[in-house]
Amino acid sequence: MDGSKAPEVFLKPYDPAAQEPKILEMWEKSGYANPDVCVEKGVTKPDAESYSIVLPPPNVTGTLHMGHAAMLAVEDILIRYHRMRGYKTLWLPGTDSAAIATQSKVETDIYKKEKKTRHDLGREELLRRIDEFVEESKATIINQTKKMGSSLDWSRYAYTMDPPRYRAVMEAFMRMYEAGLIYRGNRIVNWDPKLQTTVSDDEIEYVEQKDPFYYFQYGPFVMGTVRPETKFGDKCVIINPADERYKKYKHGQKIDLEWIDGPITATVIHDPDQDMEFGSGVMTITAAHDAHDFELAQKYDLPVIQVIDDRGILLPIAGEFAGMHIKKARPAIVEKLKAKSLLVKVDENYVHNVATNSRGGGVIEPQIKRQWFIAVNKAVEFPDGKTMTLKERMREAVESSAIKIMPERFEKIYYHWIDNLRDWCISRQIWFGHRIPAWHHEPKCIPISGREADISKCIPIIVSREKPECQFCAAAYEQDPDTLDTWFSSGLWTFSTLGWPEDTKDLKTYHPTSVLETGYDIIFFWVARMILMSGFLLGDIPFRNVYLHGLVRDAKGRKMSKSLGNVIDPLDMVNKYGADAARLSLIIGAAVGNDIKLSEDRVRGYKHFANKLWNIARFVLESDRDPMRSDLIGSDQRLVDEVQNVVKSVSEHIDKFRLDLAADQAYHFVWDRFAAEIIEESKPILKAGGEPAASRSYTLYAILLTSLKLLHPFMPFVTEAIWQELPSKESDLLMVAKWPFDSAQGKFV
RNA sequence: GCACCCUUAGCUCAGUUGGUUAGAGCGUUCGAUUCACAUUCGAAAGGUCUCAGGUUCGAACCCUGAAGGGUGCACCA
Repeated sequence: MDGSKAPEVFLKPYDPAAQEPKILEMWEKSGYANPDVCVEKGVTKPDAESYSIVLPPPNVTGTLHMGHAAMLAVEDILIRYHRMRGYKTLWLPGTDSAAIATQSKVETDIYKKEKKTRHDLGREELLRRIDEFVEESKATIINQTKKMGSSLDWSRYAYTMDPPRYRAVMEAFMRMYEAGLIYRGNRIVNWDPKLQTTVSDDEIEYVEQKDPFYYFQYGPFVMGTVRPETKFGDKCVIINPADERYKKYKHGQKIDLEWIDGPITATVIHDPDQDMEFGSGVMTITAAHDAHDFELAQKYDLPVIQVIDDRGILLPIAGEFAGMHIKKARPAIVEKLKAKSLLVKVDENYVHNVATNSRGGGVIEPQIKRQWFIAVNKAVEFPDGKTMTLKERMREAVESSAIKIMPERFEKIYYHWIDNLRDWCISRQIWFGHRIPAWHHEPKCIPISGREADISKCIPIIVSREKPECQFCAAAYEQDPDTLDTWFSSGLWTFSTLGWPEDTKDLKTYHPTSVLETGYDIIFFWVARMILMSGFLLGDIPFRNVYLHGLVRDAKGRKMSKSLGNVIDPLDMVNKYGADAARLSLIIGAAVGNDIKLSEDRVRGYKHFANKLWNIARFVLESDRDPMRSDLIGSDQRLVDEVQNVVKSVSEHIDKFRLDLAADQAYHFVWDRFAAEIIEESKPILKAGGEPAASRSYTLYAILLTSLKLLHPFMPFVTEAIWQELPSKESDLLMVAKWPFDSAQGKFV
């Protein structure tokens, strides 16, 4: 008997605030989050299988919210479990530049303090200020991330705008351009007049809005519209050839009629897809400011006339209304048409969806613009030799089960999205971001003196990694002012963080990654784009499993928002109840893909559990025992077997990504079985002494050890804190202790 | 409009091949406590598993339909 008594620290309740910083420091010093260190120190075998997760990078200028905390908890559990299982385990951290969000934040701050706009500062100065801001604020999110107990390998930290990632983005653009996947086109795009930039289809959020629906006399027809201010250039009228009401009007027929600014000649177009049920069944075409109309204009080769400028101001075509903002112009135009007796009726309660920029921008105005696009329907050759379109590639990756999406129902949503996907507009008119490697020739050619100049040969635009020089004249090239959609660089994230385009050891070892864990709200933005990018650039999938977690809501199921005042700050919870409690509250009861309803009571409940474990340890360590003992009496052997079976079951739940069930089971075993029953029935046995007491005290110690390992992935701090107080242990840190069950082999270790 | 999901105790949710008496946490009520537990233990109350049909020896679970709630996508002149 070693007769040891429990260390004094156990005399007080578990105090996360005192323990957590010490534990964090020990973990950090150990370097075990870095798989190379684990191999060096003999914790992981050099030829071990690898397991990797790349952290979905939070906004570099943001702060940690509950969604992040849930994400960190899930990933850290998977990582710690696999590290203990002996995998070569990498969890790679990073932050995202969040182009539009960051730029608007800095612009707003500058305007508040200095009353200056980005145009007053100029591009270079604005970018300098943004970098400054990023430098200042990035420590916040990084420190908060660490406080959750995340065992990330910070030696591999990546930032979307750092030089290696910038280079990867340029390389990706060049390769896609050279393959003909990236092209420049003059097409209708989603224009945000507030942020002055284009926005991709996926960033659009439709908001229900009530607006008057006007019916106007248009020659012999009545046309309906919510947007009279766009109708100046409308000279084509669409009817369905099957529509009995308009049978006498032939396709191509010219009709003279009175319109907003006087007489015009309209052309009748027959289109079999025209909806006869909607409004009057008659529609005029506004090709420049409506995606559907633009398609029709292309189909029937109709003129496309811009009516509204980038700021929402009417152009000269609007006659007396030119120069007015569309908001003010609308009622004025309606008044004029009414005065001309062209207003037939108004439906005041028309409810429709208005496109807005979900990234905090304004109401979208479709505009025709020359932008860069990625062709999703063009067949190209992939690095693995297959020839197909990007759409087909994205579909195949999931259909072939190479990638598994959890919960499964999101696979259908994913396919549905692919089917409706149009070419992806990747250029943005903001300054902060990866600049497009395209170079524009100066507007005028400058002949080179003393040389026969053939300026007609000058190439107006060149796509190149380096700034090109004109072969034919002395004019310079200037870089395209646009930057890339932030999701372009995000799409490369699983491999740009591992050193691509270099053929690095990390890339070979850790790609494809094992799991991508993220919120279901960015499945299209991000998940699909990663599949697209690694498909084309590597000929491989970016990850094997997609684990989609739900949104964290308040106790009543409402979204957490500042305006509702129901935001629970994860750091508050960590300070009050400890990181372990915060983590458990986000895991237990949260099945894959389901929203998580969180209340402070839940967090408090799990703090009690941390304390429970603490006291179990105190009790077990206080009793005398023989650490070398190995032969147990029968009833005790059965207890050990029982724990083993719990370990097995918990392992299987984790393997199936049912972390909620795994955590719940471990929790109940430790509290209801170990503490409430096993320890209680041990008290008289220990008191009685003799052989049964010796066997039992060793048994309790063994169950404690296993319980600590079992709970470590879920509540790493308190388990590690107890581990540190153990009189003898197999490894200096619980973080790298051996997980007691090998589910691949199906046996206990 | 097309598709998907949800509806189980007062609240939040488990219940994954259809099988005794449907479970947990929180909350409520009552009791215990010289004990490893300031954060402990025991017990109780609380259910027409949304509704209506069907399959089955047997349904919370499978099928059909309905209602309510939610989500994605499209349309929106």
